[in-house]
Amino acid sequence: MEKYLSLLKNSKLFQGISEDELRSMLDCLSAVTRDYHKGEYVFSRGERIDSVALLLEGGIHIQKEDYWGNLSILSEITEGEIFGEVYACLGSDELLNNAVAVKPSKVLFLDVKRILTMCPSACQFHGRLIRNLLTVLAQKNKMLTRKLEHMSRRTTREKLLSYLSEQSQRAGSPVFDIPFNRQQLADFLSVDRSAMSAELCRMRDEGILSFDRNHFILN
Amino acid sequence: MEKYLSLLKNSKLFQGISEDELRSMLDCLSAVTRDYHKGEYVFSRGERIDSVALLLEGGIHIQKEDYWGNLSILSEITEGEIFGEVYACLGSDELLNNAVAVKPSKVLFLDVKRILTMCPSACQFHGRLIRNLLTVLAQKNKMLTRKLEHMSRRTTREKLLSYLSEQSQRAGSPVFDIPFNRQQLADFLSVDRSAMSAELCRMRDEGILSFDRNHFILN
DNA sequence: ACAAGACGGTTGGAAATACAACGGGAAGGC
DNA sequence: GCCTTCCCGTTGTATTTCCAACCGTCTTGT
Repeated sequence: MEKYLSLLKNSKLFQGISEDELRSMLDCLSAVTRDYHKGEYVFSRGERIDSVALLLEGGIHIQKEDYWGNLSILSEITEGEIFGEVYACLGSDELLNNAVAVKPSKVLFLDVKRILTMCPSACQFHGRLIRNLLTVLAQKNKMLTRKLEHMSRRTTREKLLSYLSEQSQRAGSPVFDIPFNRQQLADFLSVDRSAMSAELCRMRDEGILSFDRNHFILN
Repeated sequence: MEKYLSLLKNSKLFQGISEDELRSMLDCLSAVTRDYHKGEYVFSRGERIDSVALLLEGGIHIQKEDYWGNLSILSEITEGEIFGEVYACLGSDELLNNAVAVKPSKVLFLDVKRILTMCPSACQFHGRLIRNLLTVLAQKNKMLTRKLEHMSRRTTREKLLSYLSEQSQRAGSPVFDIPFNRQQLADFLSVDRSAMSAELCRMRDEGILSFDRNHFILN
C-alpha cells in the first residue's frame, strides 16, 4: 500500500490531504485492495455497491454489452481515478454498466458510507473529502456532457472531429495519443468500425489530419 | 418568496431541512430571484457562474445551438430542480450549454461558495445541504448516462424505444406523457424530425405503441 | 520458425437517415 | 370570422451508415 501513497495524495479524491492523514483515513474507510486480470469484471450491471473504487494500477473501461453482443464504451478510467461513485452515493440504485479491466489492474475499495455519514467535526479532513467527491462528480458530469456533444453529431466525420478536437484541446497540442484502438474508438463513438476507419482515411487524404495507430496530428 | 417555501422544502436540494432553517438559509446563501419570459436565456454558453439556479416556476431547457442553427437539447429542467450546479461547483470553468426558458419562468439563485466554504460546524444543516448537493449531482450523472444509452443506439427506432421505455418506467405505467413536442424530441435524440415522425407512425401501425401528441401508450 | 490471433484498412450491396418541400389541421390573435 | 403561426405527418431523393467479408501486417506464444 505504501507504494501507492503518492498516487493517492495526488488523486482528485484525496487532493489537499496530507500523507499522515491519508494513512489513518484508509483504515477509517475500511480500505481493501484487489487485483484483476485483463478481461475480468470489477463491477457488473445490476449489482448494488456501497464502495467507491479507485484504480491504483492498470486500466478500466466502463461499458455495456447488449443482447446481440454489441459493445458500447461509456468511459475510460485511468490510474488515480475513481469509479462507481455515483452508485455508491445513491446506495439503492442498480449499476447500469459494467466495469471491466482492460489491463491487469489493482483496485482500492473505500466504504462511501463512512465518507458521507461520519460526523463532519470528527476529523478535520473529512469535510475536505466530501468537497473533493463533489468536485469529482461535477467533473464527471461535465465529461458526460462533452461525450453527449460528440454523440449528438449526425455523421461519423463530425463525431470524430468533435472527439479528436477535445483530445487535442485536453493535450494542449495538435499532437496527441488517444487511449483507444480502432474497435474501441468505434464502440466509444457508437459507429461502425470499418466505416469509421474509412472516414479517418478520407480525412487524412484531405489533409485534415494525420495519424499512425493511436497517435494523431490535427491540422 | 413565502409561497415557494413548500416547493423548496420538497426539493432535492433542501430535502430534510425544516422550514425555519430554510428561511434563515436563504438569507445566508444570498438568495435572489429573477423572472424570465419565454425564450429568454438564463445562462449562456461561455459564461462563468458562481450561483446554482433553482427553478421555482416555469420550464427550462439546457441546450446548445451550433453554427448552422442546429439545436441540441441536453436536458429539461422542471419546477423544483436545480441547474448550473456543475459549473458553480467547478468555479472557473466556462458553461458548455445555454439555459433557456421555454415558458415564463421564475428562478432562484443561490451562492454556491457559501454552501461549499462555510464552516461545517457553523450551522447544523449545512452538512445536510452538501450531502443533498452530492446526491443531486450523482442523480444527474445517472441521468446523463441513461441519455447516452439512448444516443448510442444506431437507429431512430431504437433511440425512440430506449427513450420511451425509460419514460414509461419512470412513470410506472405504460401510459405516460412526454415533456417534448416532436421537434423538441428530435432535437433531444439528435435525429431528423420528419424521419422520427415517420418512424413513430410505422411503430404505431405495427402495434408497438400508440400516441396522441405527447401522450403515449406502450404495448 | 511457425501458427494463431489481433489490428487496421478496403470494398460492395442493403438499409437507414438526412434534407427539402408540401399539405392539413389545430390554436391563437385581432 | 379570418389570417397567421405552430405542429405533425407524408413523400421522394441524395447521402450516409451498417454489415459481412476479405486481405495484409504485426505481435504473441510455443
